Amino acid sequence: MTDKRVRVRYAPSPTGGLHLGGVRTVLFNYLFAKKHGGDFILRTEDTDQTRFVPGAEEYIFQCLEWCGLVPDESAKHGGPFGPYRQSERKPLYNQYAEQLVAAGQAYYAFDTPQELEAKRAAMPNFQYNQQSRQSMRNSLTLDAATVAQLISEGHPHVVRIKMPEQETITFTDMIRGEVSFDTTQVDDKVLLKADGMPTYHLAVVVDDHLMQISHAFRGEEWLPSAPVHILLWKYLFGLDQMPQWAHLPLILKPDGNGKLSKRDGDRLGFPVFAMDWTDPKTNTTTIGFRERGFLPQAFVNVLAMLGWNDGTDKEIFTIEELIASFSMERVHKGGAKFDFEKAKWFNQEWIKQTDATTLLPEVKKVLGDSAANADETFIAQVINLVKDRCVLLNDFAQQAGYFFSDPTKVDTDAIKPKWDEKKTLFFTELIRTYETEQFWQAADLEKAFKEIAAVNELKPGELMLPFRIMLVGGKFGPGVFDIAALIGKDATIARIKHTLSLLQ
RNA sequence: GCCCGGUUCGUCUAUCGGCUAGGACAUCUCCCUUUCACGGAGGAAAGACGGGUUCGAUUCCCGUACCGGGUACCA
Repeated sequence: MTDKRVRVRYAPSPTGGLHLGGVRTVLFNYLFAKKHGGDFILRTEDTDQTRFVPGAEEYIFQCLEWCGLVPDESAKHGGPFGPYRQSERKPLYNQYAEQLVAAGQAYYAFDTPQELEAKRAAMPNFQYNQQSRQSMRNSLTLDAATVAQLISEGHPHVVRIKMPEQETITFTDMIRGEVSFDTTQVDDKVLLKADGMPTYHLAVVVDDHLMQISHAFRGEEWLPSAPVHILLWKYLFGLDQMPQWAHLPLILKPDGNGKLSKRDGDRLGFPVFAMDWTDPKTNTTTIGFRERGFLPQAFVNVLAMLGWNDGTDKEIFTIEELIASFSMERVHKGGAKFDFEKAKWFNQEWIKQTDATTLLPEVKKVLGDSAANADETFIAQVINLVKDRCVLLNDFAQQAGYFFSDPTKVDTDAIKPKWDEKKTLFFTELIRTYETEQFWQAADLEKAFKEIAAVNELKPGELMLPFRIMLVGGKFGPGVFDIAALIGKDATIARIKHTLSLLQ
């Protein structure tokens, strides 16, 4: 077991947007695999054909690529253990189900979904278990001849696991330690559906075995069905072959309680999916972290710190650092409420510590047409000047936009109340002086500005805000003279003139 | 209902029996900044409850409460 090659898998069902909890599961898988020089596999769990959503699988691949968590093996990347889509593995599962039936560890059940539904309606707590199976239509209650006939006539049927009586199933979870279940409490889960597809329960065990998975990580919501999987391992491949389990804590909604859902994000105004997801049925788009302006490094960083830490105060981690210090032993047991404010802080830190040339392509996207043809060294200078005041990449639109085109709105209301003729004269004189400036350096511009103010007996402080408004349009941005220096003589003078005319 | 899991500041968390319970986000105050930020200094803020075990429990055990997850021919 210990000398087995580390192979882990993430097994999503492609039914919609990729939830941040899913990405965190991917992350922990990925970190664990890379830490131990193993393989990270993505297996598509598309056994429910009624929930097939076109494009959802490709979308998952794109999300992982954006996050930098690319699988070593998958339906897209190939690998020696394919196919990696369970729908394409359909013929594999039947033999295992038959094996279980032959061994008396599973049985055929002929009850239709409608019958079961009716049963549940009549008896809300109905469970198909070792008690109730005695009164249902299955190969345990029907005689062999009838069963053989029903099957040969093609009557739809499922295969259910036969939970043993009074057995305690115990296993060691890497996060929770020893966990036990009493088999009398767990029901006879369907293993093979009437359409011949396996349910998750059968598929996860068979595929984990066939793909030689060494460690199986999944969300805590799977803990209650673990005994079914343990039993299947015992029956089919032997407990000594079973991967080590780790059930990850859930990510909870920030207010109240419960699992974080897409709806919570909509309601509270933050993304839940990694990237924009457009539902092909309704054609509605749900915003993703990427489109909201997150750097993938920051997104991954946020997720890593939800339920894990390295034991120190360190919070900002690169993926390499995460790989180096990650360990399952330090993953929490309890769920964590998602805090979007803290998530934004991570992004801000990442923007601050990322250099301008790396940021450049993303910033260009945010700026759009206005910066499309701008010189890249110039854009980089702008980025360096303003990046400390950006929390999300989209903030560059406001913080950097005015370097590339004149402000669309000039907030003259902010300066009008204290405006007077003396100030008009000051700026007229400033224009004249600036027109003669040779070198156009921030320090020189400031010096000239203050000299003229002194001559006119005005306090520079009263003039800086108006000057800022003229250049950027509002009360924000880096030092005014830095801005003037960067946008150049022509734009500076033009913007002063323009605002002066607005104030007439 | 039953089964399983969880429980440290508002939030994420540190603590592997010795705690004046530490850090971060958010919040408040001040400084820096003649803008908005960034940055700096400081403040307020926590061990669900009850029993044990122990010289000593946030830490170990049991119970209670609360929260969550599961209870589908969905994953």
